[in-house]
Amino acid sequence: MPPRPARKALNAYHHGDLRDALVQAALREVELGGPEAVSISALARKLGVSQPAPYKHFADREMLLTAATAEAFRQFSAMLRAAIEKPSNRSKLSRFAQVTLDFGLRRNGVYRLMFASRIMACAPKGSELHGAAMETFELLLEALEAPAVDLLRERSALKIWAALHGVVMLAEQGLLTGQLAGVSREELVEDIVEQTKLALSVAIKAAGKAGR
Amino acid sequence: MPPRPARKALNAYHHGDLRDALVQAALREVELGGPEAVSISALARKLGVSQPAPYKHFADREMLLTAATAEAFRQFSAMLRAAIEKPSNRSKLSRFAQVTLDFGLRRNGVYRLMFASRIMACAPKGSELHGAAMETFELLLEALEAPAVDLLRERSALKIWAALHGVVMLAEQGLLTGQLAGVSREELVEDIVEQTKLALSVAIKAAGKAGR
DNA sequence: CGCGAATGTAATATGATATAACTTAACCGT
DNA sequence: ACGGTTAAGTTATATCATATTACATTCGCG
Repeated sequence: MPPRPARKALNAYHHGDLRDALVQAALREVELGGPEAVSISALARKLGVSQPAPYKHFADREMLLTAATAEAFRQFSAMLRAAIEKPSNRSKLSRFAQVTLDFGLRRNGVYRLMFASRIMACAPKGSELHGAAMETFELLLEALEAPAVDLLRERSALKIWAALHGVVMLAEQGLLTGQLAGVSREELVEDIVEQTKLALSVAIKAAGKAGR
Repeated sequence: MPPRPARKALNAYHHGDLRDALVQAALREVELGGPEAVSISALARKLGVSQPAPYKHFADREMLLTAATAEAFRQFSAMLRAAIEKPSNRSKLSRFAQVTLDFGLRRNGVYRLMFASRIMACAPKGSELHGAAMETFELLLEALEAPAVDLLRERSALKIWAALHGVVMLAEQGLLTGQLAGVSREELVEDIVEQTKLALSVAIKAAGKAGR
């Protein structure tokens, strides 16, 4: 039972599922030009409805972007889940990292919407959006495949997430190219993954000794 | 000999140094509301000039933001340089990291302008802006205090820069709070610094063995 | 001193956000 | 089936920001 029935287009007057169409169209725009590129008017034109029609579904531009961000998180989570669940000889963490890098660079506008815009920063803690982001974080914890030393695992997860995030942003800003002629972004990410695994295992051993 | 003479306000008609005033005012706005909050009209109003006056100094809004970004990099670099040059018992790298975290959180709008907006991504490689960013990177290399194994040093610098960047962004997005009740952002950053130093020294030893 | 360039203003075109008032049709109970 | 309620559109309009054009003022320099 879906919350919104996603009615079919029944006639020329009613669009049928304008709300969802707006979210999808907004994501397309974001993908090309980043969050700033989304214009309610332009979307309405492209979808063949009047300019104020979107306001029946979203109070303002920000609300539309919020919905688009939530959808983006769902798409991102789906890709991550697919990657860490499929069999492979590489580690789950490595696959998680490469998917993140790939998504962050190929769909950089969307990535920026999710991780570098005011939208998330303004999302209240219990909101749908915050929850969606947290689910992604859960996937990372899963990908870590670490024993259940919760605090250590979370700390490692944060460190690797931050590092991945930084690589994506810096790469997109052109602050990685030009340096490191011989080192690709992928290698850098692998390097980060290995470093994290090492640090985690060291920390776990230390915790084991301390607890013994 | 400054490039722009920074004339004094000579009368009511001419502002005197509108260009610089615009950059400073824009940075103030960015500091509060991020890059999106900059409005040419609003700045003109606040500075008491007509609305089109700014266009005598900047072709469009983006050019103003580009100039503001360059100024932001200069301010950031100045803070970093001050931090790594002053005597302290903490390592240069640690001080670099803490200044970055502090700047990134206190002046998050400005930080986003520098590292998470379309402005930098569009800056050509030889531009003033790209150069300013590279100067900041040079400071990081200096803060690393590593022996001159250039490739290793640069790789380490990139990793730590990425990680710092990620922590700042995630913290601001509210994706760090709530987790890790007992671990502050500062501790997390120290952790990253230590991890980087360790990895670097291990890599240097390995390189030494390989080269021998 | 006077002329050109720099820097400002006024007026205006374009396009976006958002709201108000009205219209169409879908849904639902009787 | 019928008719009212409401969701989802429409047209018209207010407000505001960007950007351009044409015009005005002052600076500075020969």
